[in-house]
Amino acid sequence: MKYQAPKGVKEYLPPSSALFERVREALISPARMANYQLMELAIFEETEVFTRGVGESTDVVSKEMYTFTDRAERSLTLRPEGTAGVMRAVIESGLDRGALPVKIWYAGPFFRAERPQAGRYRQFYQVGIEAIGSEDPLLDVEVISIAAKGFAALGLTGFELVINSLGDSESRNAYRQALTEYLLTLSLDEATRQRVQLNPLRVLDDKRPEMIKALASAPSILDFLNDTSRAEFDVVQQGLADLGIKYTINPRLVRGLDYYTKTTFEFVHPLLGAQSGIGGGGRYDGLMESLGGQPLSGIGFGIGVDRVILACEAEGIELLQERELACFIVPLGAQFERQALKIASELRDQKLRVDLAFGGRALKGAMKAADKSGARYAFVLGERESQSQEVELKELASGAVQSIRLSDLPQFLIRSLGANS
RNA sequence: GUGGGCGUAGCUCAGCUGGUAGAGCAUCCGGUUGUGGUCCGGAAUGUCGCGGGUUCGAGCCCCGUCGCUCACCCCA
Repeated sequence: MKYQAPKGVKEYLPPSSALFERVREALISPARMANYQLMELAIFEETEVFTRGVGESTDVVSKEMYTFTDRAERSLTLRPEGTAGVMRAVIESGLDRGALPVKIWYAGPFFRAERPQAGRYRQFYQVGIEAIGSEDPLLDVEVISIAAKGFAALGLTGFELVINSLGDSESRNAYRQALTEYLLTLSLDEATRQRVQLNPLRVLDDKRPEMIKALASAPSILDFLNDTSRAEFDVVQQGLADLGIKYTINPRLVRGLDYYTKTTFEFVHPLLGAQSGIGGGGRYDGLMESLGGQPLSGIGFGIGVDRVILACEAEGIELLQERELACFIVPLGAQFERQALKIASELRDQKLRVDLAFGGRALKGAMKAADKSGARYAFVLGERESQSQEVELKELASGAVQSIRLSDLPQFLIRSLGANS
């Protein structure tokens, strides 16, 4: 085999591509219902959109970006996440000068140059939403609920929601100081020591057992929230309770991107293995401003389509519904193929899913193909049918045959299949 | 970037202590008149990941390399 997809690129081919479509659609639908509108965005951006937006100190920016130079020596980067690009587009288009909040959804591929493993790919797919220009904590609740609805629509039951608040800048600064002081009392490896300098909150994200142990008695962000931040976090919690959304609070949930403030959240699925986060997000206060826009707050999430698919598989959810082919036409020899294709074309115009045997196959082989196609009905088209304009329509599952005029065929198929083609 | 496991037909895999490559499934053709699923017969498909070494002889052993995969790190 000479060529293969680049390392870490997950592709979806038939038949599982149908599953991909379904999952993505299920995740998008709740956002549409809540009046979020599509942005079909650039897949690469000026590198600065990410270095300034996502933050230089993050792993994503410091070592995971696909960055290249174009012919005019501009530095461009394949988008590693969605929020920064949405902000750039909102600012560029002036959408933030209209009605607020601006509610956006997007979906598509993202790229990070990481070592691939189960559930982690170099090209991966996300569905995301952003609500920009309102500080209302109930908007946080809406955003979280939309993610939860998507999972539920797929029949997922095993996912868990974890939330936290990083507080406003005042709360966060106070906490950062206390945390830094605490961390400096520990004996840390070099990498962690650097992280303390860059962004001490991210040390909390460390999943190594010895670090988790060492962090057990670290100060909690929740003790540093000022009155405003605390009140807002309470509203979020009450709002989730109102909607019947279960959650747990994890004061260590900080997430890896620098722009998060106040509410952060993550959906995890315990059946998934090492990469168990199926979606996550949070509020960001300074992001728009840092990209040259107005100081507007926003909140959003990104859901990993690939991981949701894995979660569905782990829960044994059967998403591959049979796409029933209405009819399969078997032309008797090459000379009837043209007619068969014409009939198929007309049936397809009636929104009927139809296929036929190509290549002048022998009757037996063509009937086998009909069988394999999973079509509900099949019929042979040869000299007799062509003359009489009447075919022997066979229901493949039962073997039952009935004569039907070609002119009556569309109506018959529509009636017997309903609208499920 | 670091570590573990694995690379044999399109797919899933077998291949005994090294003797010169197989099964099942899938594909295609056929089992005499224009109807599939079961059954029967037949056909096609491999540089055994690649390169080197040891040996009379390597799919099996050794070294290197590439790829896949899982995990660390981090995240969707």
